[in-house]
Amino acid sequence: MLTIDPAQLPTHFQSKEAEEKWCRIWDDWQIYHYDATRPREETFVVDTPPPTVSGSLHIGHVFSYTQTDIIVRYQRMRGRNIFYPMGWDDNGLPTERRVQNYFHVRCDLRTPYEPGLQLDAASSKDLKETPPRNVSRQNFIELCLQLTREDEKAFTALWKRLGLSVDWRQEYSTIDDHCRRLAQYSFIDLYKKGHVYSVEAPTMWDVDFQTAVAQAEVEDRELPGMLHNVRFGIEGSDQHFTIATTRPELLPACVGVTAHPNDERYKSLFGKKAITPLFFAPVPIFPSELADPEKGTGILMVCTFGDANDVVWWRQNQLPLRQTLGRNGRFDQVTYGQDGWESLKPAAANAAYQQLVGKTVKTAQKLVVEMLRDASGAATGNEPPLAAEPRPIQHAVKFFEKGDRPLEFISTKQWFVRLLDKKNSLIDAGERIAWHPDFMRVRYRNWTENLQQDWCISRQRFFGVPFPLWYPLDGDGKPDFSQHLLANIEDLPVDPASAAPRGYKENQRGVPNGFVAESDVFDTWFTSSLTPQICSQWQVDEDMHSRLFPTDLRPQSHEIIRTWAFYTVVKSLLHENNIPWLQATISGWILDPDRKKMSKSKGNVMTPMHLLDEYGSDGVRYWAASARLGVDTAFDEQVLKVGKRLVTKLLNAGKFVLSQTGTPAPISSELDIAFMHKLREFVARVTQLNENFEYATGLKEINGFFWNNFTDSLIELVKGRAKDETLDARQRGSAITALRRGLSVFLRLFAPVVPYITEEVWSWAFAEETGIKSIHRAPWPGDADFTDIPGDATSDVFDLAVNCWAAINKYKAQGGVTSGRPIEKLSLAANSATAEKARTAMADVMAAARARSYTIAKQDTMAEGEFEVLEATFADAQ
RNA sequence: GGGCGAUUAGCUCAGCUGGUUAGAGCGCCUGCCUUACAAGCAGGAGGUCCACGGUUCGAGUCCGUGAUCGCCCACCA
Repeated sequence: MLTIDPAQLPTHFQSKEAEEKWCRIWDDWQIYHYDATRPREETFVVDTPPPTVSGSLHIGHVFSYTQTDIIVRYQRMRGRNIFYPMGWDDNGLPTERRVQNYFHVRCDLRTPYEPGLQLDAASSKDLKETPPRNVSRQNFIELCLQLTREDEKAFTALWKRLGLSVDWRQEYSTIDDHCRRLAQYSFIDLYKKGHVYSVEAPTMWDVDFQTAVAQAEVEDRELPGMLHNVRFGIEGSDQHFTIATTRPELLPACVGVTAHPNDERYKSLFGKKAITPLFFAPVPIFPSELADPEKGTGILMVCTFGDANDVVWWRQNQLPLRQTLGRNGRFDQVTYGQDGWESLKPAAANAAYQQLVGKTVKTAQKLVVEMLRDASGAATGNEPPLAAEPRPIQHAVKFFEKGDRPLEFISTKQWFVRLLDKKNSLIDAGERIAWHPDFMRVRYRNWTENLQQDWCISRQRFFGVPFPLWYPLDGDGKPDFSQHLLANIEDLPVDPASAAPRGYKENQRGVPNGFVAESDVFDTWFTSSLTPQICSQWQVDEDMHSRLFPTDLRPQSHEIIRTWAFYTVVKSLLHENNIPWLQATISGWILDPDRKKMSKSKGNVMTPMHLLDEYGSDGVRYWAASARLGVDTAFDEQVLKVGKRLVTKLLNAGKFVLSQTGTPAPISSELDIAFMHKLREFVARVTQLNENFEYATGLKEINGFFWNNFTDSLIELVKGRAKDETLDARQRGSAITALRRGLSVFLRLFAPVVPYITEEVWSWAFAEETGIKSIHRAPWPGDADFTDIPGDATSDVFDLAVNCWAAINKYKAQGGVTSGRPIEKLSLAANSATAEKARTAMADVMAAARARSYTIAKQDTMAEGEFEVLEATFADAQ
């Protein structure tokens, strides 16, 4: 047996040094490596979320990734072969912007690729005084990799220090060749299966980023607006009616007017034509169930396009497209009087419209309102079309979640994945996944049930994964968008901007009867929804894929159930007719102490570094482990303190137990036996909690049991016996074994949460004794730790001993006597059954209480298990 | 307007299928340098479980209604 000399050990755990040391050793020992030779049943696969590589990690990342790591470490100790990869999401707008600024470049599809291009960070002088350098998309991607690699190093260092037990050989980034290849393969596969289509259609459009956005990227913002009542004329009459609108600037794009079919006020108008003010366009008045008589004036104008309802009306009534708003959010040149732009007074209409050309929505609105104040714009009669002063209202407006101006519906050519016909199978797939906590499945289901649009996967950005696609040009050099020249799978990843489709030469690019590249890139979710396929080497190594897919666990946060989780289910269903993971664990958010979500815009985010320095990784992990899955938790530094104290306690308990020099013997004392049975039962309960992902409850219980029953009770009660050289070797040896066995069990119970201190203490003796050099490869405690424990599993002698000792402590405390003061004579009382049961442990209790002699009066009126001190004669303190 | 979650001690949170007197940690109060640990030990105070109804022998727990907070969705004239 190995014993340690406590004098050789520091009084406090030097967490920073220990973290550095163990990180290095764990790497050397390769204890987190996945073993590809072991069978699927023994494997536990994690579909790790790839964090966005821009800026720095914050405390919320630490929180959720630690929770996953605790689950993983538990599974590893249960003997599972862990596949735990790490990815980096460096695909998308944040990276694009950073690369542009950092290197002072712009991605330009016409610029030829420069092999081996290396650029340095731009100086601030360059940024101000010189125009950005144009680089090809290939080069842009290389620069992106170059820049993000630096960040990834910093992220990796933090993850390692935090103790994430990731297999760092399984690393990927969403812009690397492998991911781009798979994303493009995914598109081709979906294309061949008929799940994607392209169409020219009104799409939600961000006028600043100048790209289409998907439903999932849209958020509502409550904004003040103005409600305008505007008089419209009626064709062939001098009557008018008044519509209400918040978007008068879209008046030139008005193509119809509608009201509810049962609305008596307007029934007579249906079938007639309305005349718009200012532009004098005759437009049909039709009934629609979608019109709400309670809102505004009950009758409204239909424009191309003010909102999603306009799109519906436009389609249903086959109205003309009057696209006044350009892709840049400014009014385009149009001419009234031409086909599709009918006007009773084209000259007046054009004069009015001319004022709007090139203006933004905001400016145009002011101008239109001014024009509406003038009676000359009236469609009929001679009152100003503006029927009343605009009224301020609050209303929700759709925004791109990263955008600054409201979304517009603009008709553009986009690619979609057809989803609306697959709602039922998508809902069904969600039901086959075990969600933790379970109510998160409802969020998935609600989103899927309420899906309104197919998935728009094309983005009009330069940087991202390009569509592996070209279009042929006709004899006039015009692209035929109905013909799709797909890349060959062997050629992936491909950049159609720099490579030619098979059967064509590069010099046919852009010339008649040649080809033109699709310039769009994929929505970033199109790539990240493939993480299970990316990690499992789908389409690269089918044997590996079959061993790793579906994954066992998908950890993520709840706000991206509708995006990442949903789209991942979509991909797995459409590609492999399977669910992507068996279980999903949804972590909550970290809220600031005022219970507000931490976010960059609020400026209340916390970075983890100083916390790691102050409380150690173990302390920070303890805090993260204290929160249950799915529960938003207010940040509380107190819990970090508790974690740090646990680390110290483990250090000291380890020191004490492992420095006892007595020779271990089989556990034979009744107190020790009873403790071991209690511990065995406890381990079974905690194991069950961990199986259900209830690690937080488990930790709380482990902590309580360790503190109350082990350090404050067992150690104190057997301490005297363990040190007493005059005792029978069996009794003393039993104490030594109980202490060491208990310590070993607790170290392993704590190991998933506090990997550093447990490894440290484990290394002092148990590593060599067991031949298991890292605790993180040691078996999770279980019946095997107790097979040699004899005796009665139902004995409560341990609890009785604790009660008795507590009664003595209480007596001392109430008498104002220090608990360490020796007692010469102690007179106790208990009922006879209790006294008899506790008999075998009384020597230990008296040693702990420092009582030299005792008597116990049988009082059968007392409750079972209780002790009372009748009298104590204190010895003179020495 | 619909859905999901939350509301328990000063603070952060547990309380599973209803069952003695509602728990933990932190904080607070009182003792104590006691031979692993003062980053500790012993003892203690502190709660109309959001409100009102209901079911039940019994409700923090189940059912209604309402309030407050958070998130998701819908509405956007």
